[in-house]
Amino acid sequence: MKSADGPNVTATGWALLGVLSYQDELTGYDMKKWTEWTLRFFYGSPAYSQIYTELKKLENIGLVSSRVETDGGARSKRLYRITEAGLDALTTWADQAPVDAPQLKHNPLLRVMFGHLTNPRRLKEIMQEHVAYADRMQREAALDARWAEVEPAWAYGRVALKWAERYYAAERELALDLIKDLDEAEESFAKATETGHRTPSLSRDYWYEIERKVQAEEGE
Amino acid sequence: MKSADGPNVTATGWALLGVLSYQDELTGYDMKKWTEWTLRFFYGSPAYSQIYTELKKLENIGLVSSRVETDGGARSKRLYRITEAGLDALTTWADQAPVDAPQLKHNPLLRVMFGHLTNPRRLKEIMQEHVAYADRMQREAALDARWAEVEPAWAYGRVALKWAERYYAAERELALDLIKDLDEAEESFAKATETGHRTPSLSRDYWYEIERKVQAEEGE
DNA sequence: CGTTGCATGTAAGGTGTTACATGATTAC
DNA sequence: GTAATCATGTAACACCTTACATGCAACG
Repeated sequence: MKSADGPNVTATGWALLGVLSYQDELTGYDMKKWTEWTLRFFYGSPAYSQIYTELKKLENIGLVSSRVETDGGARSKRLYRITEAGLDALTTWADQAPVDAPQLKHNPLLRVMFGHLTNPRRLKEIMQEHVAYADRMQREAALDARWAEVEPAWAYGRVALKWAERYYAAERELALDLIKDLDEAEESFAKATETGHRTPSLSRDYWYEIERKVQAEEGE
Repeated sequence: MKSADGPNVTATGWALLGVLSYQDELTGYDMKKWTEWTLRFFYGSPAYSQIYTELKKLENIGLVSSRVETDGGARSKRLYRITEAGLDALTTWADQAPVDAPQLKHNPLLRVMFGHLTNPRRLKEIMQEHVAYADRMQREAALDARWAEVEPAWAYGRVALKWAERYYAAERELALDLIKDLDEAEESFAKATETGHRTPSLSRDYWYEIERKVQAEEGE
């Protein structure tokens, strides 16, 4: 089973192998830096502790090898290198692994979803904070995309970083559009509650009825 | 400490409380359905098992209460209701919880990042698949946004779903732009490797040097 | 009368985080 | 000399998922 499915490696594991595929010896510390310059924009940057654990696991299954360098002085570090088996597995993964759907956990949007529990001013504040975040990320991605241009062999990294740059620009615009929609929502919600129109039952039956209606319309 | 920080509730916990804040009795099963109609687009939908576990936890700390209904026949279900303490905690959260940055795990982009390990055709295939995914999500979010219009009190949910609709539209465009960039990247990368230009060292020193350069330029 | 939907839960495991602990080296 | 960076690791735990187990009800 193992050779057919490929070894059991996590996404983070593949990412680390990917870094090492640029053929060099690197410490866990270096790889953390690398993820902070690149992956962080679209995949997050794993904690040091996870990187070290992951590297050990990869070494156990033979996808990487390591040696300890005692750098003249007393400070020692462990340098990792991808093995042939590692490069094989990685190439197979890059080519054949199924495309997993992106996973998103968007806290600001969660707050909007439950906007009826706070006041519109606060909600806009939350979204403004998100706009600032998107701004910052866009600038940082742009900066990193620029240094990726220095080296032709980093072409794919540059493409990913340019995507990130645009992604955060879009995130910003989306947030601004949402802020505009908020006024309307407030009005609609206020009217709904003030006119004695009870907060609607979220009961199963009620939902299903609406769903049926919408799908019937859809069917036309 | 507890009353100052608010009870220890996970994001999923708050989401469930949020659902119940619409004041009704709901089963865990119902709440799962609800998350699939809404949260799934920007926060994912938790597994049944997690919902049931979470509800038990919420009941233990007194934020929800439950009763078992033996529906005439033998089939029994547990109906949950938010308590006053729950509504208090939830309102405080909605108002005062810090805005967490969105978390993204974008598998297709990870694949692009390591595009040098596969061929450009396959990479485009992967991105096309992602375009199809974004299309599907957009359509589904649009549909759900429409049924949210039926009920004025769902105004905030509608805003969130409209955001999702636009988000997946943007995701699609971003992917198409990326596919265009891929040709250029391929060329650049091919040239870099074929002209004997060795895959660059990713060594610490090399990176840092470039970073310094870029930041120096930036400083101007 | 069989499939789909309703409804709940346990067990096990994986993935990841934070906090803690340690100590050398480099830059200002 | 002191702050930041380099460098590695352990322990604890939070969160979440899959797989499994169960059984009634409704629809065709």
